[in-house]
Amino acid sequence: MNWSTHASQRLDEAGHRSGRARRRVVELLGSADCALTALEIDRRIDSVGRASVYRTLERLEQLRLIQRVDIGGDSAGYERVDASDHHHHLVCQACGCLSPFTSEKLEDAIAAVGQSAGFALASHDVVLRGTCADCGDA
Amino acid sequence: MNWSTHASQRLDEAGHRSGRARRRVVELLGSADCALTALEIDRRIDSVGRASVYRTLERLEQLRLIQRVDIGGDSAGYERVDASDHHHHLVCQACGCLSPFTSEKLEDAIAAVGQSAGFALASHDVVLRGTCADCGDA
DNA sequence: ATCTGTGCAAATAGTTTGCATCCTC
DNA sequence: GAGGATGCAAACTATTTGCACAGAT
Repeated sequence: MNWSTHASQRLDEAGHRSGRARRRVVELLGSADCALTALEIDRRIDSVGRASVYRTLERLEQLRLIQRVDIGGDSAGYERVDASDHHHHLVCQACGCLSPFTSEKLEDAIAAVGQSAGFALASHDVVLRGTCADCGDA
Repeated sequence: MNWSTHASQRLDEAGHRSGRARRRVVELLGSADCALTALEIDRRIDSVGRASVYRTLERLEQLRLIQRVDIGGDSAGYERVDASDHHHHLVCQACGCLSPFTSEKLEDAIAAVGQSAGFALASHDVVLRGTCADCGDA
């Protein structure tokens, strides 16, 4: 089952109803390559109020169907969560592109930090900034 | 030499002048334990306009005397940079406290990711969220 | 029929800008 | 004395809230 269907189902289970705004936002996030900001989502969808976009994102985040990604700008990105697809982001400062990566070594290091600090870790964000391969060899 | 003096000196060298707002902001950042938001700084300083706080932070950041820390909320934190003190942050979701940590393993893992992705890394942020030792054993 | 979701518009919060004035150099 | 620094107020951007109404169950 794809993410959109899954998300819609979970929203139903949580007692939410399905209106136009919710359908369009879920559909868009389900087909997105990477994180989208609330405003990008709003721009790409006609006849849906901006407030509804934010409210839908809020519900999706509460159910952990999407997650916020802070890439350091003034607005936050949102992307769908696949339990089996934990990853972080590389941000190219030249072209603004976002690419996901995973690293077991990095996850291990993070777990070790939490343990030695006595923190019960719930989540973590890692954002690497630099120049991507395409922009680097100009 | 302490950070405040150093920062003030570098601002001078960069051709900036020293007014009340700049003095107070630099002084506060120099004595801060960890990151402060622009609004916290503004609140703690009387008779200094908010705009001047932002402008001072902007200049300090450009000279790499302070750095932005995105802890995931709606506003960003700023803290002084000591070249010899690279660290990241643990955020307690219960009490909101911020504690710094360092991990060589983590830095290594990050460097490895950048290399294998063909990214020339310029900077990176790591934020771990969870429950701190104090809040955990309630 | 009921009660949630939606859209609009207004309200907020954080940050930036315009401009007259102050003050450093 | 000149030009940058500052403070105030207004502008802006992202996000949230109030409210009437449409629409899902």
